[in-house]
Amino acid sequence: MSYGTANGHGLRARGERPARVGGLEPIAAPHTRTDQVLRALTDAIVEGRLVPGTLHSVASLAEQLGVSRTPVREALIQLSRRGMVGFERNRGVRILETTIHDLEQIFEIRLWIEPPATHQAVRRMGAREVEVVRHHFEAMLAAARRDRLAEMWRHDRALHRAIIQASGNLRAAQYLDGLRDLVLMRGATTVGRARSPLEIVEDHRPLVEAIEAGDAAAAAEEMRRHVRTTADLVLALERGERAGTPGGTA
Amino acid sequence: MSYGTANGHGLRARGERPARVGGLEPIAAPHTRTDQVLRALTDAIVEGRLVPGTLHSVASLAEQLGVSRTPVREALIQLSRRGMVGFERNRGVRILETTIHDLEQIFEIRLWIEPPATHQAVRRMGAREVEVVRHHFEAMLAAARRDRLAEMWRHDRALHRAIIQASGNLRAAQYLDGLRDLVLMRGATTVGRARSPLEIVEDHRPLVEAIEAGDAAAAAEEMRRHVRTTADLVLALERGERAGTPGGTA
DNA sequence: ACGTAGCGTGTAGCATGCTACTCTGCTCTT
DNA sequence: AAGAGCAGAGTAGCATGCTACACGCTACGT
Repeated sequence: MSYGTANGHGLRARGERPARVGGLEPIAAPHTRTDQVLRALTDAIVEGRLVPGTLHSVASLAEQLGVSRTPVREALIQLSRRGMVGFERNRGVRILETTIHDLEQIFEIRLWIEPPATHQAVRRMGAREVEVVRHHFEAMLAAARRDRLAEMWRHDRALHRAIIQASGNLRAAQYLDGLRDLVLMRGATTVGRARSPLEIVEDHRPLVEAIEAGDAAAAAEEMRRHVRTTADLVLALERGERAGTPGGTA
Repeated sequence: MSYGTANGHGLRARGERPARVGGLEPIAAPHTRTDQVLRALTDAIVEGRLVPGTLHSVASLAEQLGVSRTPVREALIQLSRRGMVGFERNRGVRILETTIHDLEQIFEIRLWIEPPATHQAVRRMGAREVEVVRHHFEAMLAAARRDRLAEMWRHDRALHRAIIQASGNLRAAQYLDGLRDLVLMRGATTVGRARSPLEIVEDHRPLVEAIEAGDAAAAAEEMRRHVRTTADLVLALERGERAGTPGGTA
């Protein structure tokens, strides 16, 4: 049992070259096991399959994922950096709960970054980028109509990411992506129940239209309004729902 | 400096983990090997002892630090996330050079966040926080006069951090800290030579005075001006100096 | 002389061994 | 009966073993 013991669980073997012959593809994504585990764990946490507050061991997570402890630990370290999990020495890894205080800070940062980033993005966007934004908006709409919440959130994230990415600041886009994960981690399900999905989608419409019109100032303002609306909604909901929680710290 | 584990941010477990009995601190810093290595490597890179563009092996770094490969690799993964190093499969770990493009993005983000954060900070500041800002300003001045560059930069960072922290958004403060590392990694020495240290310090004066006056709007504007000035200075310098260097990001 | 195939060296990535520590629950003492 | 001591299980953290791959160098073929 040297190497292939736990390999049959869908994770790709180590150095697979896609070997494109005629084309000019440099190399496919060098997806390491750590990357795959990071993705799997992030999804599991965001989707609530790993419940906040619960304690797990690296070994058990590794077994469930069908890999050894090392890549799991390496992925968990990154999640720990992002504040999604916390190591407890000799005890395990705890899935952390995003506190109200965290949500406030996160939305504050989004309010600071996203409007000016949107302003710049609109000025730089070509027809192709605008088309991508519209596509995700329509996809959100379709998903909401069919009550496919997860799909809706996926396109929501993609839409926001497309806008920020168009600003040319990839670093900001990546950071905001992480922040959105933290919000979804706590807010996705509750928000989906409090407001109709269609209302959520429609809140994006003025933003998308301003972008299509090429009106940078208006788009920035609509982004500001949209983020603020979302923040108010999520925060009001969370504050109301967790009334009896020991929240003396926050 | 950049922080170590997940202990710094406001995320907290759901159950009453802190378990405070008397008035005693829960426990001192866990101080893992990985944290120490992270700190050592960060310092080495920022101070230029690990030269950008050079290739190293995890094993050699581990040997120099006197620890095994594991904590070194785990620390490097975090640095990789921050864009300071890059893994090259079966080749080694490359110390990445902060490209001009990176600097542009970083300063752009600082321009987006720091002015509004300053605005909010001024409104929340008490006499004590204002005093801290003034203290770091005076310390910067004294250090500049004695040509103690490293000390000056330390207080520069502390000053900025104190302001942002006063906004109440610790998460933003932490993120900006990381961004400043990346700038220092490339710009510290060059800037110190191009402009007189005193000029650098004096550029903070209107900001500090606006803060002391409690004028949030003016402080925000001065912060914006200051960051922009710094950005222009660093970028102009770097663009001029490194004309034919092979940039090596990603 | 020039291109190329093949080997050797060194590496990241992954798996696994090992240790000190924490927590739980039981037993023994008072 | 109640509390203290103790042992057993389980864990993160760290160290180390192992494998497939990338790259440089050499030697061979043309």
